[in-house]
Amino acid sequence: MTALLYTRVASPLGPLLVAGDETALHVVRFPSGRKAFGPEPSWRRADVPFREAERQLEAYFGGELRGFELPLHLTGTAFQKSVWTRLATIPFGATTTYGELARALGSPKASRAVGLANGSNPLPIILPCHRVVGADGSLTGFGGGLEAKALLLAHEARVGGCGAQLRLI
Amino acid sequence: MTALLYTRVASPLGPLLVAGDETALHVVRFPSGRKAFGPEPSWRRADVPFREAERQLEAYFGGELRGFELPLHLTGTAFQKSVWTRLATIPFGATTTYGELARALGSPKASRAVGLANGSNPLPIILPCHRVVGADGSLTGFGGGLEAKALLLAHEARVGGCGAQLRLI
DNA sequence: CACTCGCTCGCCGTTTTCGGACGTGGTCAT
DNA sequence: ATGACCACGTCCGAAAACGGCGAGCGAGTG
Repeated sequence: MTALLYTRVASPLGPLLVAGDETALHVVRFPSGRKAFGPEPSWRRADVPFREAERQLEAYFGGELRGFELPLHLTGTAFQKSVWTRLATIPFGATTTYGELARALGSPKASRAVGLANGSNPLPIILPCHRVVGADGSLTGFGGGLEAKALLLAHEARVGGCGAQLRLI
Repeated sequence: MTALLYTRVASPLGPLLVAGDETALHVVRFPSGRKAFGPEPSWRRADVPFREAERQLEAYFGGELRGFELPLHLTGTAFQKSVWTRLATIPFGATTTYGELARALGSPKASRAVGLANGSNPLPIILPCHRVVGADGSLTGFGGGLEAKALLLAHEARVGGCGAQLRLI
């Protein structure tokens, strides 16, 4: 495994860590949250490969972009990948629940496992794990901290989805 | 081989048996442990030749001495001698592992043999075989009993090494 | 009565931990 | 020579613990 490249991107949530190689994005990390924020020791700084990712992230936070289009690289188990790719289908401004996601994946009772997979989402924001909430509408958890999740949801609610604003409860 | 001389030296671990000839130390034995403690039948009691050894042992247990300087006589195979002499390079208060020792000797997979050689160390305490522990930090064994090994390590930890306190795990 | 709140419990993939089975190199006893 | 010891270390598989859940139940309230 060749060493990854990384850069930092300013955001309302603080400076994000964005990493990947020349062909695809691998990782996005938050300054807040329980997981380590810093880059892995083997990573090297390089800003150029991430120009497009940075542009889209800034557009997203600016309220002009509602869906990312970037080459992504996912490493994980089959189940994790199925959850992560499914995340991309949740529309901007909408939310769904862990149980709903589990049902959509064909394992109706795997809601808890979905939460676990969600927690190890390597590409938050871009793969919108923040749009998944508890069946009762509670936020329940987020790798970058609950307030970050609330901010993202508030931002999307403010900017407004393209109509289908299905808000549970 | 002319008959050896021996004496006894008081210590926190009980009276040690110290043996050798007029020129060098050959053996140190514990009151505890599985091996016979007493002197060999052919040995003769003699305190005078061991004055210096006794002084250094008492200084060691008093916390004033961190490295022995005594003429030693080693009898064993080439591999055993290489292990035993290598023991002397482990700093006071530090520990290493059997595998590490094996690697240092150029036989990376001989960790088990190192343990065997360690077990037949004729000069415990002076050649600090007690500073060798398992890769996972477990004490694993000691000729004079595990509690003796623990006491020695605790003593050195308390007195404190000269900084480089490399504690594994 | 509803209705809510709090608790318990089953669920499922992942992660961690634990224990046992080797491979291994030198020594000793046959 | 040959083979059985070991003061080890590594790997692999099973088992248990751990969550970013959700449904069901019972006890309190207006």
